[in-house]
Amino acid sequence: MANDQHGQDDGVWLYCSNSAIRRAARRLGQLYDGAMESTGLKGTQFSLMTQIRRAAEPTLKELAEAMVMDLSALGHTLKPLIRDGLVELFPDPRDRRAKRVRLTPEGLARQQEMLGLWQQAQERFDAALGTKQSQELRRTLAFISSQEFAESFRHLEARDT
Amino acid sequence: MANDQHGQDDGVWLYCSNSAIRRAARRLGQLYDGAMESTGLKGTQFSLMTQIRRAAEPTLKELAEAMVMDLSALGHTLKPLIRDGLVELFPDPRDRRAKRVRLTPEGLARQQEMLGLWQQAQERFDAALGTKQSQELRRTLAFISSQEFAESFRHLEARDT
DNA sequence: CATATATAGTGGTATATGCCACTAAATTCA
DNA sequence: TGAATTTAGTGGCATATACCACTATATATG
Repeated sequence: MANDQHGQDDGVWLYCSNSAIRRAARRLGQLYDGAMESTGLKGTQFSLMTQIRRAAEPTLKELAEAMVMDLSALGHTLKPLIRDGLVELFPDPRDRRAKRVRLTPEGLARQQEMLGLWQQAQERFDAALGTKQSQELRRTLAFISSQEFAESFRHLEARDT
Repeated sequence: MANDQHGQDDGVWLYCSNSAIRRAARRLGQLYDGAMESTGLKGTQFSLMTQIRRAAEPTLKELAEAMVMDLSALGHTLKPLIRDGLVELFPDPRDRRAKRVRLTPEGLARQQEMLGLWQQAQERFDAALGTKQSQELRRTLAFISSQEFAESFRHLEARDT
């Protein structure tokens, strides 16, 4: 309210989807991390472990794609989990370039333990935002995360000058 | 399609708002960073500089709150910009604990230079997602970023066991 | 088959972000 | 006023994330 004197920049503030999604992601990270605090793991680590479990021994490449994450970023992110014995890598027998990922028994136990906390956090999220809006949001975010969206965005590049 | 055998975890994958927003934020970061690549600065840095400009010499605390960012994280994030002479800190004359932030002349020039690239990126985003959905998304993200949302979420804590 | 090219991962470097412990300064309160 | 408390920032450490250069392996091609 006190800072409207720069109209040209308010446009960015209000309309920049990239800024907006980052702000919201920071907020949500704080809230979810708080909810999972007692487990000593972060929301991001829970997501990663959950996807590893879900994806049945994916290669690093496959996992990175599913997470919409750079392959090397994934490698770095996995290191603490490997160090702590929650996740392990093993070579793909058919392709010696590839490595596959799985939860260790302890990793699986921790993931299951976190599931309850996650569910509580998710219920609180839905309650705070409203179930309908929450569903709508996830649909939109899933589309933005898709390869299809990235291609649309990139193909618009040539004609927007 | 090939990975539905873990029904209990598909729930997390599909419904976890925290995972979903991070995936989308990573994707969007890639796309916006690509659009601003020629300036040598990232989308996050553009957002930060824009908010600094908009907020008329805020204290670090005020800026951190506006960015929904931890104060110390803000301090770290500002360092490259200060090092490169785009942003400067100066003491608040009334409160010697506080420091205020502003763009340097060069910082202002860079921010203005990036504005055009940002606008192109934002137009591509709106075109790829649809104007209506895009507006709706920003409204929702703004609410999630709000203090009010954080309080709602936290107040639900006591009763969700 | 031998070489050219494409693919999967790793390690380095840089930014992004958060928590904690600590310092300095302001404010409160006995 | 002087001690206790609160507030603003800093620095250290840890995770999150990206890009680049490099290695090893696989595939394609002449």
